[in-house]
Amino acid sequence: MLRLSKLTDYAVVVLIRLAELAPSESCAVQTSPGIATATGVPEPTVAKVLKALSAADLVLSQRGARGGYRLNRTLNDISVADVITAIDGPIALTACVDGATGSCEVQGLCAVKGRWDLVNEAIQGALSGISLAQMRAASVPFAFRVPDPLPALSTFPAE
Amino acid sequence: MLRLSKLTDYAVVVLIRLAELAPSESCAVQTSPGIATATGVPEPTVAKVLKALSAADLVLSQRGARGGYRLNRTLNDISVADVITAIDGPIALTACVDGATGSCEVQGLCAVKGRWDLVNEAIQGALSGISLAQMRAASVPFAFRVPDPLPALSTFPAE
DNA sequence: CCCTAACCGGACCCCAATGGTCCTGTTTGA
DNA sequence: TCAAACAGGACCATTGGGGTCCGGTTAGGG
Repeated sequence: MLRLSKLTDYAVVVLIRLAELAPSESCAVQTSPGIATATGVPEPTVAKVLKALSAADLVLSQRGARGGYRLNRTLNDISVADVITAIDGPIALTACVDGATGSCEVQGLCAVKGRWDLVNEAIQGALSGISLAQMRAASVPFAFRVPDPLPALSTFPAE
Repeated sequence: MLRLSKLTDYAVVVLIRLAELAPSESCAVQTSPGIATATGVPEPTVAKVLKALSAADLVLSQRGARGGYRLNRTLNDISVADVITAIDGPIALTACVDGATGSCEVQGLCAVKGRWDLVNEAIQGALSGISLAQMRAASVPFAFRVPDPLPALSTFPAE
């Protein structure tokens, strides 16, 4: 089904959430328990997602008491490809690419040798062209949109 | 990893193989055992793939003795999206789309409501734009192309 | 007329990867 | 000094895909 991991879905939710109320001041870090209660995603899962996002430098972490997470870039500068790469690893459709030491030994017969590269690039391109800001905008009509102005989001790394 | 099923990979191999030596006359059907030995893919798997492709009308089947499969369209008219849809079902990245009766119950909080649609469409577009003919062309230089005319395999009763 | 080759459409099992949880550090503000 | 929160693991359960097999049906050939 060409499905992508549910964790990635959560990551998008978390990132958007992170942008939703980080507007005021950049120091307004959010804790993973807080995000968990806000989004309904179980806390350990949120923590796991945030760790991965932090490792990919999509979010910044503040350790210790009063710690938390905050976005490292605006939603405009985060593409879907970035998120997928952060959570699921590099975008590669086939096992033929990496672990080629599998069944493709019979490369004289296996005719797909590297053919999926074309497809991989196409998908990479398609995914890189969509930002989280676009995803947020493309959501439910706007009848559901939180009434807050949310322009202040970009006023982020004010520091 | 956004990976697509290995079956789809096999399907591409099988389809290209089907095109390799069906050129002469359209009646030159190939049997799944024959394709299996030619491609190195286990026979039951080839059969399974061909069944799915047949159900999707990508190939035509001829039952009975001297039966087999042959392409229903040229490789130019078969997109990667067609193959993926035939094997893995409709292209939809998230479980949120179909089985929405899952964890997304809290749609007031779950902020991704239908946002992946944008991504799905982008991927659909990217995949629809690549034909199997392109994939075949994009293969290894041609220095690796099997030198044999590969007709020998088709030596099944030339009838 | 029967037999065999091949497709058809299931059911079936095994395994790996994912989703999800938890526990033990380590950091840091109050 | 303590508590809150991140870091980085290890750890299980489950799902779905990969792969196999079997009975049934069709149709050409002896």
